[in-house]
Amino acid sequence: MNKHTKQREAILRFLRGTYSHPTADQIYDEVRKEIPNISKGTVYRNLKVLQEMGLISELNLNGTVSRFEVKQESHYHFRCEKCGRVLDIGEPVDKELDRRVALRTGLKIHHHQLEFQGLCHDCQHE
Amino acid sequence: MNKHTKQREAILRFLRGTYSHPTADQIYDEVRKEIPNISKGTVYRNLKVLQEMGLISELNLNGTVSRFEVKQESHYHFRCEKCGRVLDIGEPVDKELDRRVALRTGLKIHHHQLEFQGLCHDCQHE
DNA sequence: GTAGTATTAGGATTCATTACTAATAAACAA
DNA sequence: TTGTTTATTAGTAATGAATCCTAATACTAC
Repeated sequence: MNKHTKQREAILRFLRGTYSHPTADQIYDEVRKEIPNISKGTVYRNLKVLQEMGLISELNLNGTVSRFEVKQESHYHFRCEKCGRVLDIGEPVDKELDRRVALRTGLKIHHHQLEFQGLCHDCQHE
Repeated sequence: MNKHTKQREAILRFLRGTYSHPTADQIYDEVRKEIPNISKGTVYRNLKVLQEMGLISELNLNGTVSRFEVKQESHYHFRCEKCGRVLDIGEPVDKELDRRVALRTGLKIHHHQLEFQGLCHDCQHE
């Protein structure tokens, strides 16, 4: 059974209050303001536990370290090639695409992930 | 200027002869059959150089180590959740999607990557 | 051939992530 | 409240992919 600890709670609370898709390190830095002696291992372990609980999900975008967000409906992401910022994209997920490719290839397709790349609003104007 | 070395040539030749999307380690193991004392650093460096030359491209699929393939037109990939196998998918890349999302969001979209996940032919039947 | 320079092998280093362990703190029952 | 059980923690060691470093080597052009 899972126990309720202030470390786990602080990590989840931080994720629920941000849209920034932080890395484990960024979460560590943030939560340390509240619990100064929390260890990085604790952050990693709790990120794993929270995933298993279905409360958050891990994001592995092209060649970058893992990022985390609160669990949402399936959606696409955008990553700025200049500043690295990650944004959620509202475009609806194309489930039909999975069916079409499955039919054409004979593969069993469970889902797909899509990542847009380009320049965010800030990085376009400079 | 780039020099022509048997190490670089062997790496490129192997990639040109496979559809397996190998990792750096797999490339290392393979090329070592031909050049037993090649070092892993040499493999990594040449993979980088070959990318800069535009001959190969790096593949970073969800939370796995880098894989490599000969440069092709933009296309989608499939990764088997059971055996890890990676396949190219013939489905045409939807450039219109980039335009639509750019228009809707104001982001500058250069391209997108898409990865299907599921079970390959072999892993469906067991 | 000689000179100039990119490349190599091999080992050291980095960095994200995981594993390990003794100490601690939830949870729960007596 | 106290004791017991067990998940969790802090801190540190270990792993593994990828990069960096350096003296020795091998391309390439002249």
